[in-house]
Amino acid sequence: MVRGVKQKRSTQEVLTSSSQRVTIQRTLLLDLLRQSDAHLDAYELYRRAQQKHPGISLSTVYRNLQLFQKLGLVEQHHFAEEHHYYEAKPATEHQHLLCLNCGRVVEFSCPLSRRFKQDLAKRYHFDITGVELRMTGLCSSCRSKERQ
Amino acid sequence: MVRGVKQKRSTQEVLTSSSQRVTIQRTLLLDLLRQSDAHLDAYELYRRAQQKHPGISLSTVYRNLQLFQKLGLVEQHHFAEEHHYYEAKPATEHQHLLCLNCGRVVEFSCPLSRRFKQDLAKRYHFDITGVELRMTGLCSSCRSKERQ
DNA sequence: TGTGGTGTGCTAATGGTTTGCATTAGCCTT
DNA sequence: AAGGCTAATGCAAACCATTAGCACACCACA
Repeated sequence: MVRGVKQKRSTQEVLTSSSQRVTIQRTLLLDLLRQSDAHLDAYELYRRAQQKHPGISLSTVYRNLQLFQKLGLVEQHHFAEEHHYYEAKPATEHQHLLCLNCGRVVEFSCPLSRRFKQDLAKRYHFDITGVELRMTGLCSSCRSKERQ
Repeated sequence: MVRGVKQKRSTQEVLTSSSQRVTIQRTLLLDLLRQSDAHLDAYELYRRAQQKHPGISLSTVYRNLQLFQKLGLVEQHHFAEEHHYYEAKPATEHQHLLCLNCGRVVEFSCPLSRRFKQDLAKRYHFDITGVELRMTGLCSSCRSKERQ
């Protein structure tokens, strides 16, 4: 399976079908987001994009992150205060467990969220499109450090 | 039940017991947060505080919101981008349902969160202290507006 | 009622994000 | 392939919520 090609095609498809122009910057940024298995903030994405396309501007990164969000291609998370982290929208819905000390993020699936959604949607007459479950605490290594 | 008096005493108790000085600003801010049934951002709290104590400064609001968080008296929420909302910590844990169009916030209880917590804590060796479940979508009135 | 040290108000700084504007480059038509 | 219409980009400046510095005020405790 040729991963890169498959992704690039899909990127173009999505952009084209949304009547968005396919620029090298957009393709690059979306590819970087998809290839990364970590959650990136705007600046880190900018740094990585610079390595392949030195002229790219931070504004372009921000503008396109916004666009990708609108198109439903990436999700924004609030792990740290005053900082947003972005992640290419994954096939399977998952949630985050965040260590408040070291910042480690664990992803876990939450199979009950669908039932929640249905119950809540009915009770409050909402059309629910997004679920964000964030749990915070201390990971085992930070906990043992604190004990010392 | 004399609500005001009961709250004021509790405010003083908490501040004193944490060896925090009881200033009129702190008392006022915490009372405003507790009396409000909505979620306030720093500026809205500042506006309300000014009506009772015109000299109060926005820095004081921010400083004390931080303090209240540390003491576990208020919780911070991320409803809108680039803006924090604060709420006096309620007795019963609850979660939020947010309309992306009009910003309406519905609170709901999530009785399953405890079981989640235990499962996850075990699986990932985390000590989980906070749970934030946020669902987003469109409320019924915004949905019917969109249809028109 | 004084005294020490924390809290406050004012102002300026910070820093992530957005905006304005001139230039560049996709996309569509010819 | 060439041209024209716009949207997208890069740069620099602006924004704006939040934080920090500092002099003065006032809370707690003797």
